[in-house]
Amino acid sequence: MLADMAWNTARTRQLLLDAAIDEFAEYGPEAARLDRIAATAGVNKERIYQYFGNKEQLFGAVLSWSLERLAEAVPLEGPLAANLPEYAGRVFDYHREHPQFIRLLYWEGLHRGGDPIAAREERAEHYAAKLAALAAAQKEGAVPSEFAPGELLYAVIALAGWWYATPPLAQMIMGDDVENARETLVRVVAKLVS
Amino acid sequence: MLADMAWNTARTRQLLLDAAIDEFAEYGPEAARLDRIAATAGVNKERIYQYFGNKEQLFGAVLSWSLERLAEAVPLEGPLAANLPEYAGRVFDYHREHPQFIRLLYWEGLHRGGDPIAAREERAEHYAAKLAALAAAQKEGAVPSEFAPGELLYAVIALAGWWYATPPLAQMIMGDDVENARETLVRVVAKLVS
DNA sequence: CGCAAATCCAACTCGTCAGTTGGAGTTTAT
DNA sequence: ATAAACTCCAACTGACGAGTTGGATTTGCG
Repeated sequence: MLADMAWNTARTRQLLLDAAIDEFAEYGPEAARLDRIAATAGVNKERIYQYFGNKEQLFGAVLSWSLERLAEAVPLEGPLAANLPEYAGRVFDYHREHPQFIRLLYWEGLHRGGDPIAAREERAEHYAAKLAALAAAQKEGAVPSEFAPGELLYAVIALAGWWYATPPLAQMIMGDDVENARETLVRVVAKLVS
Repeated sequence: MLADMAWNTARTRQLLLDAAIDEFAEYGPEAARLDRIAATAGVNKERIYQYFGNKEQLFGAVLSWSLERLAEAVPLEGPLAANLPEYAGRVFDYHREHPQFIRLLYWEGLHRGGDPIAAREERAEHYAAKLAALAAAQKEGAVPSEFAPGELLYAVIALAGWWYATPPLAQMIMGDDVENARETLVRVVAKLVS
């Protein structure tokens, strides 16, 4: 034990949240086990209920925290919006480095029920900002106006995430070369804004 | 009761399978309830174990049956391959009419564990056939060769399915107009093969 | 100090659900 | 027509996991 030097409730809370992110991303809201989360965090299960309420609320906290992170992870502002293919590539890279977040996004999409949407406001803001940046880039002529900003963003997100959503099928079609998948993604988006 | 005229085990089996498809598509492999499946089918729960073994095997049967259906649902042969945008639209329509199947596909993708892939062989064949059809269309010059067949199919499947995978996010970006989503999909794919 | 408030945790409760069982009804074959 | 084999189902069992509790330990404050 050796003196954990005073209580550190914020740290304990964060340990639980981090463990919960991995657990929920891996197993989904139903198969996630609170005992396992507590064990991973090195904390007693009962702490979860003190800090987060119950399993569903913990999942809600995980979603809010993670999906907001995901939305703000790869910026798309000002000059960056002019290079949409590279943006798509960076989104893909982010998923590769942090596969938890895209998986949580899909879990949320599949798991209809309970809360309507987690962190609706914040996420809506992030996406609205991206859409605005794209619209501005189009106004400047840096990006063609053939597709509306929402249509472009939709395509980029769908294409960048799919590889991690259904790995078996994706690899059945594309092979298992991740680098190649990334390059393809960039080329496809480049075609859309050509 | 009125004479169910002899046993009809095939029918009972099919009732269970149909109910299981809906249940698993809706709730996923973990939250699906065998009691509910049996009740929906109007059959005793014990039948599931006679016909399918256990929950995991039932899920496997549901996946094999459904995903093979999904793969063969929208044909892409011969002359059809020349019109890839319309193919994408038909895939989208299929998902709209039978949302169970795309959801099962995503459940399978997220639920790593247990069996590697359900109905690997059959599905691989279906996709190989689609890829071959695309390659042929390219050889004839009906489809440009800028992207490899696998790259095109990847893009189409990802774009057509995403709307149903994460409805909240998709609608956050695109609005909730399904017809518009379909049109956009067709236009995007058209751009890819232009 | 010393006392109240907050933090921690081992062990418990309790509902739910996958999987089982025993027996009753149904069919087919001889 | 009767026995063997198959189909059905209500009720049971046992495990697992979400949520709780009671008490031990720590901290902060007068």
